[in-house]
Amino acid sequence: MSDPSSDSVALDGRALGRRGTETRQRLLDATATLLEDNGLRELRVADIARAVQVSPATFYQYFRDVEAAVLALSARVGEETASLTGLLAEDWDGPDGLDRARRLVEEFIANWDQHRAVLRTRNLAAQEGDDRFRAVRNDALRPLTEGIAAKVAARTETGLAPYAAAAAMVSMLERMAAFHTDLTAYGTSRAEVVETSARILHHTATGSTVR
Amino acid sequence: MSDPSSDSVALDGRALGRRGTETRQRLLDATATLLEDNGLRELRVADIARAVQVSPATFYQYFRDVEAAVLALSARVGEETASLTGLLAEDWDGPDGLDRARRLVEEFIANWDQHRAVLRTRNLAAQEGDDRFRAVRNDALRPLTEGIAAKVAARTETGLAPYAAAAAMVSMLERMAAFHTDLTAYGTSRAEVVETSARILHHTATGSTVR
DNA sequence: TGTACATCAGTGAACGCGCGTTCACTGATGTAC
DNA sequence: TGTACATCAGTGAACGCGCGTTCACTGATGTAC
Repeated sequence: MSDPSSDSVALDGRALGRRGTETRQRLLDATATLLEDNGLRELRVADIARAVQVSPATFYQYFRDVEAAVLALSARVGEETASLTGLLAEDWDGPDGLDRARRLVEEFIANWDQHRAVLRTRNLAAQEGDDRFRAVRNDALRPLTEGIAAKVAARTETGLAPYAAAAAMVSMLERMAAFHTDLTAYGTSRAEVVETSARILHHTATGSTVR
Repeated sequence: MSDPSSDSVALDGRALGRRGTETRQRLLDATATLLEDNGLRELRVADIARAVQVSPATFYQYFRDVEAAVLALSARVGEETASLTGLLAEDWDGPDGLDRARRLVEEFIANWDQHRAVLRTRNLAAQEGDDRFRAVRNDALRPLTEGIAAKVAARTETGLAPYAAAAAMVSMLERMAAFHTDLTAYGTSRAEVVETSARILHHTATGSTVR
């Protein structure tokens, strides 16, 4: 019943007070910043502690190791992603459908832009087979995937497996979000990326084509 | 003019003979294997040398550091990926179009399955902004992207930017390839993943829908 | 075929460094009465 | 309002470890004649 990743208990069992919660938070923030600059490979407990001007020993009161801190960050960011789902509850078949798809794409990419380093690290760890990171990623993307899958399922005779199609769309979004800056180097504007992704997503979800 | 990543010259300028070429190869193979097992974070020069039963000093005759070895691996694998392009030279509008798209998807995923660790590491490094890895990734995916873009460009009045659409499709493929094992855990078979991706790709590239 | 020389190939051993981790401890905070 | 006690919070200092990296060196291979 006790959640080891809970925010309210230190690793040695103490309850966290105001001060402790703040310190934990500062450690997480520093972890995120260092992750942006250097990547997981160069992320050291010693560096994080230094950045917060705290003894390395303090770090170990809150996290077992660096990965645990990154995992906590991932969970926090994941909640934001999951909250994008609102736009999927609406109807996409009507005249505003494409517009709603566009807003979803827009927000999804913005979310990535804000948490680039954490999200890419989460995905790498998940790909490497770490089950905790896999779970956090799945939790974040599940609402999106299921929302899209529901729309695909409402189409008829498509030859598409709803869940696979939804996963394909989420895959596309994730990767476009991760690499869209690369595309601008090849003469493709960000607006085009959004518009094109939105159209592919909208068509796959509804079957309709907007000229 | 001298290519620092050339396969035929050691870092100290010596030309590589038969024996040296073999040793270099064994170091690369060991790097790939260790990458599978542990990921880049735990990949040490010392481990690689140990695996090949060679002094750490030997490693430094061929590679400046671990990343250089992974980069060389990435370049090797990238050539394989680029060679998938044959299927794009053919016509996709005819009755065999969907089948050709399917084969492309199939081979792309198979390629990933074979070189999972290297490809994911390459992509991470590229995302982290390492230009050498970015170049290697772009070189590998460019033929694919351009082939698809050409097909999209042949469509009319789609609202799709050809290059962006092609990038979206390649994005989808890469991510599906990276995570398809996750999907089977949710009741989606590999065949469905291939079929669905192929259909989305085929439709985006040609505009036609196959029932 | 043999020998000498050039250069390719690989290593032993050492150095320093900085990190991970722990422990017994001190200081800060909060609250019961 | 004040005091005593519980527990929250943070640290200094130390340890060992294993890695990265280098250098001067020995041994292996190949080839010119």
